[in-house]
Amino acid sequence: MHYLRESEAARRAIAELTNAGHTLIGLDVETAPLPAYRLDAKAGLDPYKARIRTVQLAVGQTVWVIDLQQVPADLLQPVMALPLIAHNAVFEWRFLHRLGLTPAKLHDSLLLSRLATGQGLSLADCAREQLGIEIDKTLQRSDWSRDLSADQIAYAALDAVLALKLWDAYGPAIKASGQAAAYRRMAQAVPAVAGHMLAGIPFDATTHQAWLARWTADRLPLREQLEHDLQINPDSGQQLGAWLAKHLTAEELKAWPRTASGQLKTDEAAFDGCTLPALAPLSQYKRLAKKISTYGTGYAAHIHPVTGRIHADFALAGTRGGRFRCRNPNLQNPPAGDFRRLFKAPDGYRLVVADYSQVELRIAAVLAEDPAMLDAYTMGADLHKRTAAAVAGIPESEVTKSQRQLAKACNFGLIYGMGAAGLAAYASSSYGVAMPLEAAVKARRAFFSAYPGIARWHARTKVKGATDPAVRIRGGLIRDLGKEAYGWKLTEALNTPVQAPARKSCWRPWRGYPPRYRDWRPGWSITSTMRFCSKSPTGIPKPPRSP
DNA sequence: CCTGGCCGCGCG
DNA sequence: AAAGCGCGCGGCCAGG
Repeated sequence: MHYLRESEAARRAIAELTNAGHTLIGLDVETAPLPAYRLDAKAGLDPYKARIRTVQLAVGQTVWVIDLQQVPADLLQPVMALPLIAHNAVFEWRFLHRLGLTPAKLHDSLLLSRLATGQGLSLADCAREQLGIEIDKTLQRSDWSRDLSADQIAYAALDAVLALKLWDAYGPAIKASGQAAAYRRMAQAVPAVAGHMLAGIPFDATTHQAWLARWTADRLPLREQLEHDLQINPDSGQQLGAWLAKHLTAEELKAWPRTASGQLKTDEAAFDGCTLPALAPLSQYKRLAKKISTYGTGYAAHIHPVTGRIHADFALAGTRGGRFRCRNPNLQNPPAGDFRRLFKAPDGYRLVVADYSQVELRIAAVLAEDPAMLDAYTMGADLHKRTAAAVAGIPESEVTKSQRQLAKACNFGLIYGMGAAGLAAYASSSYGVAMPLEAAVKARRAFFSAYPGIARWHARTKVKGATDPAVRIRGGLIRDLGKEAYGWKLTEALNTPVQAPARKSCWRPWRGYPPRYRDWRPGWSITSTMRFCSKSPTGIPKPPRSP
């Protein structure tokens, strides 16, 4: 282990490393908060509030710990062309990029663990499980701004060695399971994801603040009225349930929907059709409360003090099914409509939204090889209308609007194994179409005789699941449903290979801010629910027209 | 005081 | 036998 705090020594070590022709080099960085953010406990994780203190490079058991407090970052430029591996490479990429360093070949042991075990593991967990090494992370949060102790330097060095070792620990299993191509695609996406996080989303904080003030003002009288009339906290499902139990008729109470744990349900659908006068203002209150907490104060708390933008955390294959995940905040579910106008491109630029129409249904059609569905898509027909005609037993020309709505419920639900009762409930709650159970049973039968390929696909999936709980997603990713809390379930076995490879909206990056970002040209950057996938949409029919 | 489960609800 | 799936978040509430 070599601690390098002098430029000439660092230059020599880097020259030696560059010329040695190593096939892979372990990489890790330690960061120190900028002076203004000394008191911010999480500043060290934020590339706008902290910068790199040390860079660790590992080859075999040899590690160089380069102290960037003394050594100019530019000396590392040649290293950026070498093949590197880090644990959670998105982190390293962002901090390096802020210093003008952009790794060209960066592998990620977090992604390796994600593919090998089904979930992304911390470096400590990987080290324990794969290498039998117990590591102590207490120094991670120590003060990296001052002179470094021998312990700190040793700690820093170890992580780079571990990331490197994990390549050999996980690599063979990933190859053997046929996930090598999936890994490569994910690793290639690291710069796009990291750049996207660094860039953030421009957000109109001023307008947002004004809206929030109005929502809050609107909520106040509603809340006071409800507290007075109902004598309960309207935010409490428990208290609401108790109130309902007292005020419903015996008959209503018997039929009232309940939650998994037996509580009376208090969602919008449960209120539907009930005439208690308090329920209307209650619904209105709940809608406002959701807007204020999640999309009001919640979003406001994520506006970055340095950039004025929202920098969320994205994770490749962060979900169990392999979808892209976003949190703090989740930018994949801002309310549709006006709220989205708060995401605003700078003057002279535009935000571009691209969407693949009915992508999941198209993938299901391909996987199921359903002739009627494939035919509808090849011909550019309206699939929902076609389903509506089949379910109602009428010609397409006579399909009404509400029949088409119902058909959407059939297409989106029945594909994934929804039952008749589910269909009836789904039709009314999601599409506002009332449906008795017998009608749902008939609709379900009609659906499967119109799309026999879907029926065969369900049967096939059931048979396969009996002996093999692993679901293979086109493109390589494997999801083992046997590892899920409830084990293998048909509905998930049907959903995963369809949902996982479907990718959605992409937002084009813009120039100008933050400074380093203007040099970054990834092509598309992704905000919405992108899922990990093959070179898709191979073999998937094109949508009839762009929206 | 924090953690985790449950619920309801926003999106695809 | 019957079954839509996938998320994250905020509030409440119970347990420590």
